[in-house]
Amino acid sequence: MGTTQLETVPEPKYWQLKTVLSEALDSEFAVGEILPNERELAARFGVARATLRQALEQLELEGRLQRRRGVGTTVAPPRVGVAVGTEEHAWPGAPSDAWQPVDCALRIPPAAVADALGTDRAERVHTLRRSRTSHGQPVAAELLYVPASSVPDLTAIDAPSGPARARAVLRELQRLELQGQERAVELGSARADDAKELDRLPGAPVLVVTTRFLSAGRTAALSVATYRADTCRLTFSDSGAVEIHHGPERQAS
Amino acid sequence: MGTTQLETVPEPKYWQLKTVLSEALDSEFAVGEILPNERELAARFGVARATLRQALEQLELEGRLQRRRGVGTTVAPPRVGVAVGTEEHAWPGAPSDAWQPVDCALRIPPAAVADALGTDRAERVHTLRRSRTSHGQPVAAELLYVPASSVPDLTAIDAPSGPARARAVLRELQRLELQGQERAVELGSARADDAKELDRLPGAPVLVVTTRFLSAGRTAALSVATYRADTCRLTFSDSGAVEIHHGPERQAS
DNA sequence: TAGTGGTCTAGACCACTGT
DNA sequence: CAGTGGTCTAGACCACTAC
Repeated sequence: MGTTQLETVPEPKYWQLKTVLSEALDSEFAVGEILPNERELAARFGVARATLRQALEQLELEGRLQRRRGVGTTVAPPRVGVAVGTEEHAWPGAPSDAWQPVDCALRIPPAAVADALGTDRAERVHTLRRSRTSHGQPVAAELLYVPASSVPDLTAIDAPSGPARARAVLRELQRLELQGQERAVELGSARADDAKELDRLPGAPVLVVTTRFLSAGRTAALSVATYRADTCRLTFSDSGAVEIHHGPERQAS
Repeated sequence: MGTTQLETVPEPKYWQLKTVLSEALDSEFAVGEILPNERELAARFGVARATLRQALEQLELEGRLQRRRGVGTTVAPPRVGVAVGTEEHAWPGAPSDAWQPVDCALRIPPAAVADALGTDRAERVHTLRRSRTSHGQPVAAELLYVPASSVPDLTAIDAPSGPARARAVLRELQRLELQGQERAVELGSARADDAKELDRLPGAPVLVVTTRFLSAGRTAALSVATYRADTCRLTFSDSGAVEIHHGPERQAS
């Protein structure tokens, strides 16, 4: 108690700005509505544009705003609940899985992936690209790594690459018996290729869902799925009906 | 194919910087080691400090760096795997749960919480604060909302607030039979109180885990747990042994 | 008190979108 | 093409930590 310093240390301007804007979004704007441009907003609040942008960045991170270069800043709809339970991240290729094959090739995976698969770091593995959409919007991009040993009967008759090859690999994978899964979620930033598929800029915040599929005591496949962190809420329940949102929402007219 | 524009559009400087720094972290630095300060790094790479900071921010977001005001920038250890399966987010108060009660009071919850609980928005509910640590470091702060109807036999004998009260509420909660849980994960930014508990600045990126506990067809309790996104990887498997990391790691001497 | 990261400014130019 | 958000600069000062 010897310290006499003020308890009301001044909050950063961008933090106050964020609060003010957040309240304005709740009360004065409808979902989809376009905000004034950054230069005007900055002038209106009497701050530098960089400071305003710091506030907007936070609001975008929280899923309240959506910004697009050349277009403007719009009020984002509430986050979409995306189910990532055992149903939707099922044994890849199962009829119930939510993914659409895009491409497939034999590639040398990142060292960390090779280690998780238990393969040699110089060994090529089947690398599938798949995508997932929700309400017509892309929500996730996946890289699925399948070591050759998991699909021993894959014939050369099938196409060497492309979606057809992807389907062939998935079909073969189905012949293995799935023992269990290990899943992890962490924050990441979108690599250039994922960003493109998710319609975001490189470096955009994403939720990375890593799933290890176990069969016969081995890692039969490894999935690294990249979800848009701004628009997605990952749900782990059966119904996916956790209805949490952050304030009043209205539809743009 | 009509477009003749260069495929090698210049990447942003901060993106290249991030790549360079990332590789340097893998090969030339040990975990815990202190990097040169921002002004020197900026000068060394020939960029403005703001640009360098943009690269550092990304690396911190990815859990590669840790920055602390007044101290410096250090190389972060690999992310800690934190289990958030049904064991660790068990029926609150069960012997197996990973949380430490901190405080408890009767408060009017946020409107969204009241809606999820099915209580009136003006009705006060038991609001417990709990914290979770891993390897001696705080990893998560939780707010647990328990409507009075879930703990009808709570006696006035117990302390009206504080950790003792929290334990009393949890004890009563145990008398209900847990039917199931619904869990969701999304990205958020730390509120001031959470930030303090997590030893971060307000606005720091966090993974928000919302759990709805169901009993007798109702929401018996709602947990909003805030995990440090920079240091945590949330695991959903039994063993929690998904060993993914991003490069060679050495210990600082 | 010296040194660190955090905030803020007032500009400039670039890349992209729509018309 | 005009208008938007994205990047970048070269400063300044502030809040915090450790000595």
